Amino acid sequence: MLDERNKKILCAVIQSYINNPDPVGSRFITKKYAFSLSPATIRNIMSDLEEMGFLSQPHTSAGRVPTDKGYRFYVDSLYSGENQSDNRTFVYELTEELESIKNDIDTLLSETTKRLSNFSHYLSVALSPKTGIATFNRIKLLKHKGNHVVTVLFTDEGLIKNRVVDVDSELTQRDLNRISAYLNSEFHGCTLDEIRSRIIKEMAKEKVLCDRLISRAIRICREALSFPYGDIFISGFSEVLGLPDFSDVEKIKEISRAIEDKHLIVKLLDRLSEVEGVQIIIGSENSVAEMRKFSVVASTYKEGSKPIGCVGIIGPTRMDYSKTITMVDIAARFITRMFSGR
Amino acid sequence: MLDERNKKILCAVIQSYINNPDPVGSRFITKKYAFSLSPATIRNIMSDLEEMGFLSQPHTSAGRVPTDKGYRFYVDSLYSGENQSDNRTFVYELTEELESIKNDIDTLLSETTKRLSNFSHYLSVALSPKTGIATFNRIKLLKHKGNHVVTVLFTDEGLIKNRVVDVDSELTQRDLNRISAYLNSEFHGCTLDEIRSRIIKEMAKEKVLCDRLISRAIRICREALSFPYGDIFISGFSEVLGLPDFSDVEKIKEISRAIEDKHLIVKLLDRLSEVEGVQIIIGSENSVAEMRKFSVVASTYKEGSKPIGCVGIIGPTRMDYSKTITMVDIAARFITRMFSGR
DNA sequence: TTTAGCACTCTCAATATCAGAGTGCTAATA
DNA sequence: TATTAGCACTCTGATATTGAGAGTGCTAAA
Repeated sequence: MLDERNKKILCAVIQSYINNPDPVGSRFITKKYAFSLSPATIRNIMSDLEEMGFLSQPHTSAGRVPTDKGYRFYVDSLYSGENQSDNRTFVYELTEELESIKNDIDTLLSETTKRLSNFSHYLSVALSPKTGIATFNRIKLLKHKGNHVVTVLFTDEGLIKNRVVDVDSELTQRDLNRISAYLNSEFHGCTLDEIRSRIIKEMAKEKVLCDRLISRAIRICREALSFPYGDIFISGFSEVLGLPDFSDVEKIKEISRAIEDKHLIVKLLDRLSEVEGVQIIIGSENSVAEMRKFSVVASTYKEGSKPIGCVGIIGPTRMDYSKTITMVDIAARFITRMFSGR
Repeated sequence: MLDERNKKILCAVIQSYINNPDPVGSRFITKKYAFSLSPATIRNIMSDLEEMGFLSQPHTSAGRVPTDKGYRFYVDSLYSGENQSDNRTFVYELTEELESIKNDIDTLLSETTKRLSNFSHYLSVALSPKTGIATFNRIKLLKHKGNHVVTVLFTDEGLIKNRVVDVDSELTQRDLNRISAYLNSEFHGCTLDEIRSRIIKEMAKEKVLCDRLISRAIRICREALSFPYGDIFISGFSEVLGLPDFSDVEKIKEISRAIEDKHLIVKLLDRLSEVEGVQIIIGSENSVAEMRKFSVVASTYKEGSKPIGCVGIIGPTRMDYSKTITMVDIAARFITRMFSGR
């Protein structure tokens, strides 16, 4: 449907627009991209491309600007084309930066998003492993001041969460050990979701109400599991403020609104978490209405072969897709590696 | 130096400007605040106040706007004047919101900042207890997958930090118990700063290098202590975007720049942490250059009688000081209470 | 099929105009 | 002496006008 020449010109327009957010004129294309064609010919072609929905004009007699459909074509052609040399300097630099990150999952993800936004100059997000499907490994209860107990929850995936839980009366460490032993034997190998629903059932039972140990154990466990379903890490707001795409207040409010409700991002990334590999959502393709003016590049990270979370970049539709895709891919692979490494 | 009438008019101008960010004219004052004086008289007085540096004109023939000195006078007079009835509805509401917060310090502070920014519509910040002066209570080492150890550090103040630490070879829980027993006896009652410096000294010693247990213990402990000096919690960026004071991009970038470098805020709050009670820094009074266009209201929270951290609000100099001061005070007292309560 | 030429369109920046709001000053007033 | 009415003056901000510049679409020639 699009001959080779038209494709090249479309990509040239888009690339030029990505480099510099001014509507692209026919003369500029002939100069910059040395097709041996006159501006008039380019004009005809661009007019065709507009008719096909790949380009649009902000107004008659301005240059052309890519539509979401145009970006989609461009991104798809990135994959088919000779995947540009990824031995660009930033690949090494980013990899090196990431390698220096150690520590628990939360730190890992928050540091990774920081590096990603630093390198990309876009907003970077990461969703922590879905806690629902994480597998309970064991729980450790430690006595703390007075009636307070510190719970340390381990999952097979390496998720470590601690909470401070109030109990009705002062318990000895011995009591706590008995409680944790009970919980560990009871719930070993279950997913947290399973445990949550089992707790609800258990609490209704006669037996539980009578046995103080069990009822205490159940209550403590419920508290220990009462953390948000998936933490989200966001970084790089100040980066996007520097972009020409966010030079007016309305745009800034828009993106701020898009990330304000973290719930929305969680929902979006959650959906993306189900498919493996890098995914790209361009502008109006997004199912979340608030994000239809932006593009999302995201990829899942895995534990073994199971995708468990998601890392990505949010930026203007006019983003450097090629670079962004590479970065997100590197970050996702890195996180995956860290998971299997420990 | 300022007679009663002038004071009243100055406060009226400032209050009006706080309600509505338009330069205040003489006619408006007579109408709104029913002084039995004509606009002309008010004009004379306002002219005097300008000469004294309390007000300024954006340009000839605009109304007047308070200067930082004006705000300072206003704030000081808030204290001396009959402290307005704090049984305003938001006091109850905020208190109630806060009371619902449970859990460890980090959650406590992050939730408190969220509530504060929600209620104030300004940016809210909190500095976690200075880890340097926190007192080591005990450390717990838990075996994790492979060569990984989870460290759980308790301080007397209730700070709980966990880290994942790599060790050179696989250790049994028994080994770990011995190591933690060593550390607990060695460092009990020391501040973390003391421990850090002692570790550096120890590592150079002959004895340590030879004894595997000790050298391992020291290394693990060093890792366990390698968290940032003071975490900072910031909330409410989207709130300030809604304020008329941030209706142009430059202003937004300014405040974003002010909080971008968290280091600066830490430094500022750190300095504030030394004095007890609510402190107010208005615009140019700030020692941090980047924050001279904003005002800061902050208060310390204490453990026992010792200030250990800080919570505050950052907003435009044109902020509702009275309300803000009350809110910060409530939040600081709440956090203090939570500390002594456990 | 491509291209040169040209009339046309639209934006953006610069400039002019004007109502509105507020001031400062002067002279009258209580 | 302190206050006030009146008035000329100043500055902003919204609106309209203009013209250069960039880019287009169309037509006719190559």
